[in-house]
Amino acid sequence: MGKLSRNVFDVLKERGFIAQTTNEEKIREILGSQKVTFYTGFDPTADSLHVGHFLQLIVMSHMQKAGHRPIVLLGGGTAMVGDPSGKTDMRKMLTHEEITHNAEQFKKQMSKLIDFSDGKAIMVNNGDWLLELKYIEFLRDIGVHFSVNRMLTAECFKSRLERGLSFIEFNYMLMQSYDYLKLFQDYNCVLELGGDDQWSNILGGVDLIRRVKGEEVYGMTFCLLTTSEGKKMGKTEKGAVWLDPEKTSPYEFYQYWRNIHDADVIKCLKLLTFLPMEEIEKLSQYKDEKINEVKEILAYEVTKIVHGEEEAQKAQQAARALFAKGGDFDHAPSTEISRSELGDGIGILDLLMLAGLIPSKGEGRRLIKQGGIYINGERVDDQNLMITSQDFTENHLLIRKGKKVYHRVILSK
RNA sequence: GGGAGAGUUCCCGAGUGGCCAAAGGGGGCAGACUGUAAAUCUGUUGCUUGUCAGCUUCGGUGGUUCGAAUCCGCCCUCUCCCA
Repeated sequence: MGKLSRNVFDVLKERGFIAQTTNEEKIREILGSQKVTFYTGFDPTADSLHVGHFLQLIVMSHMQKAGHRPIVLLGGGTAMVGDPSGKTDMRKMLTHEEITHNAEQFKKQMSKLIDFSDGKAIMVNNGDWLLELKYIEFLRDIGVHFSVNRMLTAECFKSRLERGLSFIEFNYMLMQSYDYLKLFQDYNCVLELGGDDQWSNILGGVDLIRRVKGEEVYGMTFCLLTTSEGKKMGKTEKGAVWLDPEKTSPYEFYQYWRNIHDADVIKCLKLLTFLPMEEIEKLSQYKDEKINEVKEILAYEVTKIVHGEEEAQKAQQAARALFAKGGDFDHAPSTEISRSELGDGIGILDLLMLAGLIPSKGEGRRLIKQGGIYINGERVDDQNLMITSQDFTENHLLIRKGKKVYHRVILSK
């Protein structure tokens, strides 16, 4: 375990995590002098965590290693409402069942980064207290402390005031603030962490506790993961990059980081890996073509944290095999096809569909017309091409789509 | 509660009875150039189909019409003004 002597605040700052703090000096002081219980909330609005959550988990991990106690707050209650912060559109409402299922998935993924054994970290669900709230009581006890005028001036509501904000979402801040109060009372939690879009909500909680309890607690936000172009990171054409291997395979996950823009590599190393700063410094000297080596390190490290060392190695070998020489193909994405399915042969378009490389045959025709499909390294120029067992070498066949998408087809008995 | 508007393909946004699978931009995909980068240029971007063509789409639903994204009724959602 880490020692309190090493101040995790400095580490976070050095690595570029911190966006805003309620009281920088004080936070630094307590993090260096005592065991602090802190919390971060996660609303289970999808059935897997994604890269944005991952950054928060890394922070929690840094904190835990430094000897502090994390509380993971699952937003089983707040997810019923929907956080308007940073969103331009109204949230879709989730059912109770969906939320419970999602929360289960979250738990599994989080335990990879946070040690929940022996009470070293706690997981709670705000549904446990929010769902049973009495409306009038809540208004009288909590609602009185909030000024609508002030809330309306909060940055996080600005865009929503133009586009529309329903009353239910407007209440989100009160609920999150109440969570903090509750955790302060029950666990002596004195620090709330979150993405920078949570700043207003965190302030709400800090203010509430001061008013109700007369005590000072703290809040700190972290920069959102964005690309050098200011776009949210962790999005692909297919949607978010998920931590669930069923939704984003370790190979795809690895490739996402392997293909990151030059300008973002060092930032990602600092934020998403635990590599020591000295080493990152060294890597930041790499320029031009050499920067590819840094990208490999980034992809490997991040994949290792999320999917484990073994999967990271497989992903790396697969990528190397496909893009360079060496490594083995065994771990590249693949589809199996049986001899009976293959029969006397299968049309190239059907094969592409089977492998999930195209969403429709029209798309496949277009790709072939434009020269974007290769079978075993040969460009395909006939959309009626039949693939037969002759095309398989040792029951394997390699399809390439565009420059980077590789897929193996394995012929089984 | 009263009044005025709006809902278009992944997103923004044009389209006000046939020439609309629907302009333009963004994004995506592919090609060229590269370093599995960026920028740039080119092509492409509903489904089925070798071509012709056919099919499904413009908030929902029911009409009018030879023919509707476009007109009419009802419903849903959102925005604005008044209370």
